[in-house]
Amino acid sequence: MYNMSEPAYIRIYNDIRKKIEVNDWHVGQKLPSERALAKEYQVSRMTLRQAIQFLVRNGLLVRRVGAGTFVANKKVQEKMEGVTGFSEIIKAQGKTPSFKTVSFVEVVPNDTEKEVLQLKASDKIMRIERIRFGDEIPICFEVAAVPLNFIAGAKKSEIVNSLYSAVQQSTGQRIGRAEQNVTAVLSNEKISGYLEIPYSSAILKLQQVSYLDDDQPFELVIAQYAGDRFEFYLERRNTF
Amino acid sequence: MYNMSEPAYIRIYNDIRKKIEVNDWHVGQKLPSERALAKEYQVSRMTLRQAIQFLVRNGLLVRRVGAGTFVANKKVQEKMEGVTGFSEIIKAQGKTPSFKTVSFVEVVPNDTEKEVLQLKASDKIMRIERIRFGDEIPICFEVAAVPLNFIAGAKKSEIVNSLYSAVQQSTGQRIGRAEQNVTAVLSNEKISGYLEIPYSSAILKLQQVSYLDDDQPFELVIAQYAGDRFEFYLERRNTF
DNA sequence: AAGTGGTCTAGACCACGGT
DNA sequence: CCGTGGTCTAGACCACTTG
Repeated sequence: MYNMSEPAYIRIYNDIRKKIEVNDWHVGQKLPSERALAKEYQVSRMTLRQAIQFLVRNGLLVRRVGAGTFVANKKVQEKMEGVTGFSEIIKAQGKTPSFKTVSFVEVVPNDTEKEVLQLKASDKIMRIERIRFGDEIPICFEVAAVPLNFIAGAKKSEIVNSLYSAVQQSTGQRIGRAEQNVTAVLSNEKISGYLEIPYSSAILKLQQVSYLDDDQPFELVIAQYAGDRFEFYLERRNTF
Repeated sequence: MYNMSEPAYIRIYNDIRKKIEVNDWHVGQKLPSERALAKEYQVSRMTLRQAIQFLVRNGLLVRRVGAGTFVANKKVQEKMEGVTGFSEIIKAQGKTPSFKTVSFVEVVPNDTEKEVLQLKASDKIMRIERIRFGDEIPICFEVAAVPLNFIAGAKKSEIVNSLYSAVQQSTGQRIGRAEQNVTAVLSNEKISGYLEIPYSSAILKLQQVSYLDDDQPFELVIAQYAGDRFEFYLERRNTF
């Protein structure tokens, strides 16, 4: 019999993840065998394997047939996020990420925001503009738009520091997926000013729409990166 | 007992994939239940589910608890490739993709190529330069480098039309993964000429390194896209 | 109420890796 | 050789959706 509220494999996934995070199991270390872990967690081997599968897919573990399961390099873990987040990339370069909030206002959405976030005429959004830095050097200017109903009851500090947590708390839903478009443009005066670069510099422009589990869009972010200070890293893997 | 040469779930995966591709099962159609399919394919339900899992993860199918499994929109399928390929994006815009090979020569690798492809001083590569078009409009200039040993015995036409097939045939290995870096730069004279755009236009620059299953890098591609004629589309999904 | 996908069990045989 | 992960079975109960 299994726990109704939370599947066993998620419980085990989180437990192992934590063990790796706190360096209880260090990089390269061999884990106990699947049969041993199954016994330890009091589940069948198939269930245990399901937890391991997710950890492998997320790059936390690597398996070698006949040899065993091992804790992966943390590098691999960071690669696996699809598009790595800003903080992770900056940290991976040995720099310190930070940001400055330029504005934080409740406004009526513009046309793009209205369309992408599927809003009615009467809906309002919170629009947040910020500059992101790596070691104090401006790297990116970004504008985020979030309909107010997704962040009802959240404090400004919560929204600014961890929008996703705030939305999850406010809606009781998990974040499902995000769509991203990337293109290149030239900087205008406003962006050049914020990023301290010449006019008509190369800008990497990223538009991201995030969705909850039930496919409601809850956030639109348009971010503009100084082309000579930033690059995205992605990894594609085979299906099998 | 299962087939040693190819796991049952891969066989089923490919079979269902084909059924969808040839519109045997059309978009939105409900599939037979897992129990019925398991019976049909003469496997246990757990094995059948493994095939379905992969199809769902790749965006070919969607599952709804209590309701059934359905053929997903093809849009979703294309989205899921991580970074969608050039041809797919162009086709999705209702345009016709084409390309022109600018050069196809056997040369000594430059420093970047030597490092990324892990080559010795004596190794040679095939370097292929091409321009890609959408409806006859130049969109991208790309330079691909492939060490000769990965395409031994392949004809030029095979290499140009389907490098991956040629490499798989020549090495007997599958393509494992690809790393990609994306950034923004300004166009130089050469690129501006090829893409028929002004000097110092915004360029989306993509560097991709592809690896075989055993982690040998076999291809380096540097592609430069006209920023106002192209954008990348990606999708991130939750782990669970 | 019936059917669906989600989870789980307690076994089993296989091919592969290291000793 | 023995232990490992990879695959597979034939059941089971659960929560959810739909008629």
